[in-house]
Amino acid sequence: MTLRLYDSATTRTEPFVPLVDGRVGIYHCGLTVQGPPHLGHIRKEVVFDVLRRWLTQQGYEVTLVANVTDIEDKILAKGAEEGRPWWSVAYANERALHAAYDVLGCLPPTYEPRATGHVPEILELVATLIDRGHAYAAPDGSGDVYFDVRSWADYGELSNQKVDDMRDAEDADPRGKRDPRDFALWKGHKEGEPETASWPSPWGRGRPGWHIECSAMATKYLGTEFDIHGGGIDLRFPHHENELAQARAAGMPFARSWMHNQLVRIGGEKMSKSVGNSLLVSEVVRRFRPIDVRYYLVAAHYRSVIDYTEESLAEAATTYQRIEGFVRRATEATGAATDLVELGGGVTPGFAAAMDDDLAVPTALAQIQELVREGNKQLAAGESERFALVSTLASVRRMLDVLGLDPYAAQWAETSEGSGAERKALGTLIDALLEQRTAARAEKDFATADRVRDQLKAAGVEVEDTPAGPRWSVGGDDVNKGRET
RNA sequence: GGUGGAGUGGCCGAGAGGCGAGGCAACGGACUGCAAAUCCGUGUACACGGGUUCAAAUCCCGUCUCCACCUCCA
Repeated sequence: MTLRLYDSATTRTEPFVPLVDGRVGIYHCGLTVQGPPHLGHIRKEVVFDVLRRWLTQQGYEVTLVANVTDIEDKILAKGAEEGRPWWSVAYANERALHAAYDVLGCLPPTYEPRATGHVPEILELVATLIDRGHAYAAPDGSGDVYFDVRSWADYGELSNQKVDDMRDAEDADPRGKRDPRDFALWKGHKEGEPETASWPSPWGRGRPGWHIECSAMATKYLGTEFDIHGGGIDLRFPHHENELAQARAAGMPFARSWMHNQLVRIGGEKMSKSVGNSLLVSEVVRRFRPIDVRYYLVAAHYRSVIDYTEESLAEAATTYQRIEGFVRRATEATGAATDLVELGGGVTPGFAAAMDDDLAVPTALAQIQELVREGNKQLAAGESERFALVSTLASVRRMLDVLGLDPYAAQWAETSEGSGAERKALGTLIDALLEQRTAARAEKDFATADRVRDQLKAAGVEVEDTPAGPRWSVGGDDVNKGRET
């Protein structure tokens, strides 16, 4: 069984063959830190987190590089608008991005280079492009340097477009350009822009263009040729097209395959800062448990649009809680280890086949669901099936872990359970109430028993009676779902 | 104008020539003091119109609708 991935450059699903056996280099566009991340941004992180986890699970050594573009027009504009330094805007949003990674259980990238930290590499690349005749300094004295689109015959290879078919950019400033499609590699410093947003260069003080930093940083950390380049589908053109053109025109083979995730839509439109319909990660996780949000983002195939509604997120949460409920009950019933390494277990062949088929997570989840049903039967069967149950549990958890959805994984503990001391105090109180209820039930005083259960429910504590006695849980669902915005 | 993608049951969401993925909701049943959780059962869906085929959601032709991108969006 070998992994096959859809390559958006060839628009075909192709077998994945790493450049170096056993290793994978992945670069994906992190964020242009002009604002805090919304659900759409973080979907991309989750998608590549799942890819990375699956490759790791399959024994690859993965190097994941995600950039932070921390210098760019909108960041400067925002700094000016808010009357604070542009770099504080960029940094605040970078921290918000990291918080979003953490809260949704994304493993940190292997490295996260910033554009402003790579000006020398960028300048070197610009110089190479000029030397090779694919870039030119604008003759208007602006200090801008442009990529010469007409000089690179393969321009358009990634997005399958011909330069002559492209609509002329109406918003582009044509000053000094040989062709309206030429794009800036280096932007001369302009009057009124902060001095801190400029660096010396052979063409005068200035700052990097938007696409060049990715070409420079990807090849610096992953080599001139690497396995996978990813990002949101909206970056395919022009950003990735331009990255590719710059790198190849400079003599580097660059990415061997391209993966683009689909976008999150809301009300039929792309979620976007510019459209003004963004739902920030920080807002969503106040109303839904982070692990439920992650499930929602993971559950759709990465190349399918997610049309966000509160209802569909709530439904995803219910679905996940069914799986989670099995994991918790099975663990309690068997006394199995919560530590995944200790527990052992492996993914099922069906799950592996689904993941290998261009990360067919929906199919993979169906495998988990079927195993959960099997496990629930084993749970109901009692002692005779304990051995099988542990095996089922281990397998389910291993598969959930590939998706970053193992409920016992360390990162979820704090967000869903509160502090240890609080939890202990709560547990003691609940247990005391449940003892009263159990006593009442023994005397067939069901009115009292039900009153206790109703009180607990009103406090957000769900009580279930099992053959082994009452079981309670603080449903993140009930605590968080449906709370007013 | 160019490029890429989508339309599936009440809802979410896979699949890509032939046995109805999976989940949510609903209904019936089992279990329960009642619940909850769980299990069992219940569905003849693939935008529209043609065509190919023994067989089409899946292939072909046409049509409609929607989305993304076309130079600083994940």
